[in-house]
Amino acid sequence: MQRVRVLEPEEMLFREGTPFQAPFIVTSGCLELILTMPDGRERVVAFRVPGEMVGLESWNRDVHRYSARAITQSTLCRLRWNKASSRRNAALMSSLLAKMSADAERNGIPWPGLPAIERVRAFIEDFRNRTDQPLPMTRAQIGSHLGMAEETVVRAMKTLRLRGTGRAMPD
Amino acid sequence: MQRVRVLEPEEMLFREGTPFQAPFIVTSGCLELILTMPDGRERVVAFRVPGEMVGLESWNRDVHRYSARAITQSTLCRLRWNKASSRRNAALMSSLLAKMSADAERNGIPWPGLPAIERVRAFIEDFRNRTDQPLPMTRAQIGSHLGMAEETVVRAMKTLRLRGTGRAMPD
DNA sequence: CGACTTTTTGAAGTCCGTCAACCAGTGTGG
DNA sequence: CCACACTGGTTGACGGACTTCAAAAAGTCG
Repeated sequence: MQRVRVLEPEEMLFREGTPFQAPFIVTSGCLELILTMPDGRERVVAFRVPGEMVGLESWNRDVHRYSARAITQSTLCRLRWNKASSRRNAALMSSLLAKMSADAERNGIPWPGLPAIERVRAFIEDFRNRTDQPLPMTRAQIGSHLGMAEETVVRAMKTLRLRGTGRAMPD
Repeated sequence: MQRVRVLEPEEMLFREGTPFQAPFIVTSGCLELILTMPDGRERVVAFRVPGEMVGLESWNRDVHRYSARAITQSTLCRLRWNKASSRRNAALMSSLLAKMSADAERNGIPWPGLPAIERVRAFIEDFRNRTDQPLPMTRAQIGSHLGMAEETVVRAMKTLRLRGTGRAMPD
């Protein structure tokens, strides 16, 4: 198993349900984490940009909870950590805990029940804080992630653009 | 600082922004975690029942991210863990990681975008799986947690009750 | 019994999802 | 080069789900 992976757009890193081995860290590009719902439809759980982990969500499971797919061409580095080795490395565990709770914190921001436009605004702001690449995902993917229709994302971004106080909007 | 705390209904365990010291474990009753939004309104982030942790969300922070308040009379046990001691205890960290990801997994279920009735059903089912006490929180609190109006919760529960295939509904 | 909170119901308006169409950009084959 | 297909973005129209507002009913506690 090579340490470094290069993925072309659309290419899968791993699929939901396959055995979990080790997490990856993104060094370039952007990936999406995808969950298949009971009814067969897919939801985008999260996006990952350089400096962030992929696969950590399944750390204490046998199999991956999500699928991971590249949106743009991406490079990743497979970490050597596994459950056995890390059980003796408290510093590592501490770092994992920090990463995971940061992730949980982020997902807590765009609350359901807030107006769509607020959720879109929060999403864009968050993404900008994490990376300076222009939004690489489609409106449909944003919609899937935020739990709203693609058209609603488009309309929200339009009014945000019109409201814009001079700062340029993404893409 | 006593190890065991008994809280009356409405009583606060700690407030958002106060220094984090150690997590608690609930041994009886039920608590709510509350986040104050930028606009001043409050949202119920989560409920905690016996066997679950309170405060763990702020593990790697200086101050509490949420407030915690008792809904019914509750007893809690303060854990002796702190960041310094645990950095040398990988087994503990591993367990914390597991707790935290289980929590993240639960919060991932009632996706925004699903119809209100489905979210209410999922919430009730989840709560039943965690404890056998009848729903101790008000409809308004459920609504705040799920991001919908109190009235919507009431109506959803009514239709669920009518649909009921014989099994009794909560409360 | 009142004062209070919580639950429930009704009515009206709004936000958003769905459907449908069109546009712009890109790639492909003749 | 152009017709064509295809993907992603955008816009409009419409209906339904949900929020909001208002008020009554039901439970709680002094």
